[in-house]
Amino acid sequence: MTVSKTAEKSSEKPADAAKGRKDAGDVQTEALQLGELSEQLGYVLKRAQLKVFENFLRCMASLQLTPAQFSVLLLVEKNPGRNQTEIASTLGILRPNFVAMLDNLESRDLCARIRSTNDRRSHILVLTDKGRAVLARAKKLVATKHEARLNDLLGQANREALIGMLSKIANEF
Amino acid sequence: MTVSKTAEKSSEKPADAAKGRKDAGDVQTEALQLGELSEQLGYVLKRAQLKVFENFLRCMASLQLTPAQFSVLLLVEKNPGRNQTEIASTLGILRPNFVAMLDNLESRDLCARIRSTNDRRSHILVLTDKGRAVLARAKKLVATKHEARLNDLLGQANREALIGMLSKIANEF
DNA sequence: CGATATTTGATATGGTCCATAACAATTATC
DNA sequence: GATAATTGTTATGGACCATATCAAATATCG
Repeated sequence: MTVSKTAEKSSEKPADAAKGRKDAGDVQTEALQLGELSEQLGYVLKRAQLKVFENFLRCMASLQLTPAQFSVLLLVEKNPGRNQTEIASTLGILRPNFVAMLDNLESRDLCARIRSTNDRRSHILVLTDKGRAVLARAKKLVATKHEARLNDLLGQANREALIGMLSKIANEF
Repeated sequence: MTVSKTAEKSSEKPADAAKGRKDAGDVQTEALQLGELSEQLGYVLKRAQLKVFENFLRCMASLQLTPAQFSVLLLVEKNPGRNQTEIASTLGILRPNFVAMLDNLESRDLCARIRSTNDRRSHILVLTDKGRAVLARAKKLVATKHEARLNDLLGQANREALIGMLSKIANEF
């Protein structure tokens, strides 16, 4: 699988490598054959994921939100009153790695940690007003730019089918 | 998005967090609501990708091949006579990062670098006999364990549709 | 009650992967 | 033949992931 992130920055999209070769008219200088690779689920899954994240970042450039940060804001909004451990583990983030992430969001005044009165060990997470506003704008950008793009490419029905299959894999594989 | 790799190692699968809470019979202690997150393409794509890679690694445990290594062997087999730059860029691997990867495969006698006689700067990549043998076994494992699992889950037709859509995203998004 | 174990957020640390700059050797270009 | 470009490589830094460990707070249980 393998696919890095800036392969296209190097001015040649993957699978159109082999540009600068001694073109003494020899036919051998052609694009490589992907072969069975293009049927490998993992390979195409990873490539698609990178493309989608890349597009997401472009759509969110004005708000400076990464996919991970967006998911945190979404989850905190949907689940008020939960603590760091609960939010992090639901997203598959390990608690130690969640600390810096929250530090970032909190420093930008998008969310806040509140000491719980019931259990003074835990920090309840909430969105700030600014956090709610930014999230609302983020959702609109995702809907109008990101998801719309996917609908153009696959069609509404296929898009839903795709998400359904991916969910099934994520949950049952 | 976000999803780390060993979230399940911590004995609670994502989306079933919130186990150890003060269960004084209060209903509030429930699994979190994913909400719109479960409809986010990037989120579900990333989760599915992690699961697939994880399963791939388990299937390949006996051969100690990562998805990336498998893709390199596949591509070298399909495209004999190509150099490092061509193989790496086709896979979206940056040349500097490909060096250590090849060092590994070469140290295990799975492939070899050969100085090109035409262009003494470049290293032609070839599979060794052992490399071909290992790759053949790897393909069988992938087919009988990895892909078979996916067919059981989605069905043959859906599996092909899924790969088609992911390819489209990877290439045209 | 009080000793012990557990949980929570946090720090420190190491690994892996990704990305950029720079270099020597070789080849292309003009 | 001087200059530019390419190839493989090294060095380096960043992002992300994972583990161990800690203090504070809480839970558990004798």
